[in-house]
Amino acid sequence: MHETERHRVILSAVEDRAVITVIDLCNLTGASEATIRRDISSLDAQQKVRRVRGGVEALHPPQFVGLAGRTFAVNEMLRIKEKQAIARAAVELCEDGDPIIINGGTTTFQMVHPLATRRCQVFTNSFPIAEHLLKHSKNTIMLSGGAIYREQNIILSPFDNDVTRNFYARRMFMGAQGIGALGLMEADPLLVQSETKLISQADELVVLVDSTKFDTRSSLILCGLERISTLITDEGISDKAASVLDAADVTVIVVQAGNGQNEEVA
Amino acid sequence: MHETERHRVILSAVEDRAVITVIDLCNLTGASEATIRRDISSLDAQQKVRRVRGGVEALHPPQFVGLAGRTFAVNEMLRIKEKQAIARAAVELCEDGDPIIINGGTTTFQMVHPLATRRCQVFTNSFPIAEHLLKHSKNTIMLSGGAIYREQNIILSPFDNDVTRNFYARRMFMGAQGIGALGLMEADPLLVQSETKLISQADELVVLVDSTKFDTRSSLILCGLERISTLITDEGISDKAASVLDAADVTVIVVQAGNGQNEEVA
DNA sequence: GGGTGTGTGATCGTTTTTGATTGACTGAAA
DNA sequence: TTTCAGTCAATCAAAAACGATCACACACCC
Repeated sequence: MHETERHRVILSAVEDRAVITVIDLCNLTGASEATIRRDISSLDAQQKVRRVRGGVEALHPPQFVGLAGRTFAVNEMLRIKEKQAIARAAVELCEDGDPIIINGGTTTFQMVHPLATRRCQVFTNSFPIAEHLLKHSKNTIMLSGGAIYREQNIILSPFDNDVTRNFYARRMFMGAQGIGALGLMEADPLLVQSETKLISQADELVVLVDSTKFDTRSSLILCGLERISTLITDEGISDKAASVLDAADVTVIVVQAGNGQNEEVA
Repeated sequence: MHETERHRVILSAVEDRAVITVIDLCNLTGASEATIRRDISSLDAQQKVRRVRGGVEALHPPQFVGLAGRTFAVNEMLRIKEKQAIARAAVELCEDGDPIIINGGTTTFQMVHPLATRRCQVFTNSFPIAEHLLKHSKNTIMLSGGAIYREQNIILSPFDNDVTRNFYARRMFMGAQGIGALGLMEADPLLVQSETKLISQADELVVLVDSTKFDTRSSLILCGLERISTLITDEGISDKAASVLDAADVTVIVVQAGNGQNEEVA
């Protein structure tokens, strides 16, 4: 990744969260600490960000992110390293021009940073994802219509015949509350409704879950494992979970939270 | 591939993606690195792109659009006082709980500030309006689905059977490029398409136009004056324009830019 | 045909950027 | 206080990108 490209990603990331560490930026860009530090020095000299110990800080931190972002923001900080690494691997599956669906969620939200330098056709039901991509990228953005649910941070229409049905993508990316032999699980009926609408609109279903999700059970089954084409997770995945996924013919990509190297399993 | 052809490809590529590397351009055009570098030098000298190490950068990278929808044309920020007074009068027509439609535009955008303390059901096709209300108010927000058009700052679906058709409001608020005896006029076909979809979804049509719009002619007629229920404008309105509106049975509200007092005419 | 000019690709030396290493510094805990 | 982990700046070698140069190919004109 080149200097200009890195600078864009850094600005994108620091806009999203008021502060971000050097290490996080290394994971995000795949560059070394030294390079990131040099980038930070440069951006700081340009008055684009403020340098702080450990990383960078936004020059103008977002004033107040209403109650809309609160639950999102708290969720976002958990296992952020893993989520970023997983999201980065997800974006690496995409090529410029690809039509993709990104379902709302904290893991999928991390895709916006590596997407900053891409030019895909992104369909999403997430207002924050659309907002960020609109401001920090040149991707084509399509939004599902409907009411904005502040708590879940998604847009959902009660009607079936909306624009959602007319967008067909190569891949759909989504997170989940939990995953097990029974399939993908969610806790919120609203999310299930939203995801069910989208899930049939793509060739491949790519699921982004950190390894803790394999231990999580939830009440609502969204779809079976056989619907999943690819699953991206971190090293914490157990052999047992891996074998279950393998039996269901799911391609599993295991990312290492520390560096950018991934390991693919049949 | 010839020089001019390559230049076109390079400009197209760099417009799509904010940055692109020399190597990428080599693959794209089939030319050698040396040739691409020469092309870049030439385009940079022509101020068509900015040269950066490793490749090229678009001259105008995706702006960091602030909350106020900074991509609105600069000249639209003129007459801001009048627009604010007009928008304030428009919001005064609304009561908590009212379902309303706010069409995208620089005048209607000014409604977001007085709406901050309201709790209406707002349907809009404007991303900046939705963004601001989501963050700074407790209104219920519904969004039309479709692609986000960056230049016009609206969301528009090419399909007719989207969520738009299922929302029916008491009032629809909209601006216009110009207004005359023939009716409301717009310059952008995309806006016409978007507004036409919404215009039939409300009981009353409320038009927000500062008085300069009465002198403006434009190419596309959106609807006749008889469709307008209420028009809000500033003191600059001429007697002639007022009589035309009166003849079409339009309720005219004249606001004073300086203070909050309005004057209503039959 | 030969001469001319432009555009192109390859090569080579130079400059810039990058990643790893080292040692110094900071802040917190033992 | 010492210890320790994290952060940072400086340094250096490798890699990448660059600019200059030269040779070849092609079109054009005489």
